[in-house]
Amino acid sequence: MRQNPARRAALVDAAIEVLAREGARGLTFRAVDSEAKVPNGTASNYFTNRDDLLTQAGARVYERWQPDASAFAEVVEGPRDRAHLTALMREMVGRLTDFPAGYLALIELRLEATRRPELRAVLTRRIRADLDANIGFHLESGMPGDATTVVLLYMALNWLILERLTLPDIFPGSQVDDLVADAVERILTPDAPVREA
Amino acid sequence: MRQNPARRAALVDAAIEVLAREGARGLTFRAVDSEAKVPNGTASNYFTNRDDLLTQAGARVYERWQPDASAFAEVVEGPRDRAHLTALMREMVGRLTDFPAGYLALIELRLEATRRPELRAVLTRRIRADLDANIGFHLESGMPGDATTVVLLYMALNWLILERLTLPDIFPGSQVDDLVADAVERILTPDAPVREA
DNA sequence: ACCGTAGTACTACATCCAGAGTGGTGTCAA
DNA sequence: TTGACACCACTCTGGATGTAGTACTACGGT
Repeated sequence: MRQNPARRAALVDAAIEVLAREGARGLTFRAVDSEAKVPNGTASNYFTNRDDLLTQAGARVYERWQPDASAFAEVVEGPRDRAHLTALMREMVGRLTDFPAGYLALIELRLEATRRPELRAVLTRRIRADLDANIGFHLESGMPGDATTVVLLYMALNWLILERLTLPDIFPGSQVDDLVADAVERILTPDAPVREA
Repeated sequence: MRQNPARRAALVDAAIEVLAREGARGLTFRAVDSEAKVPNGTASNYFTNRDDLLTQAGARVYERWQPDASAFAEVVEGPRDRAHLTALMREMVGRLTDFPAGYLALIELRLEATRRPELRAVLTRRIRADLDANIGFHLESGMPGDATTVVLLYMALNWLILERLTLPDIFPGSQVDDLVADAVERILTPDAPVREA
């Protein structure tokens, strides 16, 4: 088992690309080798089996999605109103969409999880934790909306991203910002402070 | 090219199962043969190539999702209020979820569409038409809500189904009906919403 | 400065398996 | 009898795996 961390990271990133491009079934050691531009047989030396590679790839996608400092500051410092929430959601949709290979790889992993209980357990824990963190942070920060708001936004916007990445012509790109605004506006309605008489 | 329609249909249905279970990459003629319990080489005689099989499988899923007569009558005859819309949406979510192989196969096809422009075109047309039909029918029938309502419900509920089918422990099954009700309640704004900039 | 060692990069091989396509034969019904 | 189909068998091909073996590099000890 080789240890070189730079090479290992390169292989994991390559695995994400392969997952997105070739599908879960196409994720072979050889394909990862080619993608990472290292000689055949290298990935075999770094990962004990496919499951190992799959779970590490999934974890890496989340790492690479961490908001950077400026985006994080915007959340903490911005006002607690609907318009700002819309802006945040747009930022999030943009951030996820801007790493399409990562998003598609995660969808592939979901489908693969259908067949591999262990992977399913790992993914479930990861995604549930992420969702709970979002809910917790949302409530704590005093943003408008309750836990249900966060869950419904999670559902709607995730599908929006999936739609954009797989069948981009269903919703034209120009419509995305409006859809996010609509989603926030409506899903927030019961708690919304606004509506003047 | 063999013509026997019963056999052809059996092969297409088998292809859906294979797609869901093994993924797009696992959809081989041989795998379809095994799934349909016919001798090796049979699928080769019925489909010219994989694309042929893929597109036919996609079309077949939609056929099998057509609401039956009783469900359709319920839509036409029921009242035009929020509670009834909730019931309809629950019925729809249940109907799609009850054919998990079909749903997962469509997701596989979406991912495969990423790689095959022709398949992408076919799927886009099909799904866009379906969505437009839903919108048209919704408006025509006098249901509460506008086109945006339909689109947002489409997004949120689709993700809900995907979540249930791939990582069922994220949302417990007992919560699904509540989530649908929440989605309808919030997305269906009672009054005309005020769009923010 | 020299050498030995450890870790890694790279190559090459032996093996294995699954899929494709197709030719040929058997079967049934019009 | 003929034609369409079911079934079986065979070959060819490609890709994947894992590992043995060699080469390279860095580093520590003397």
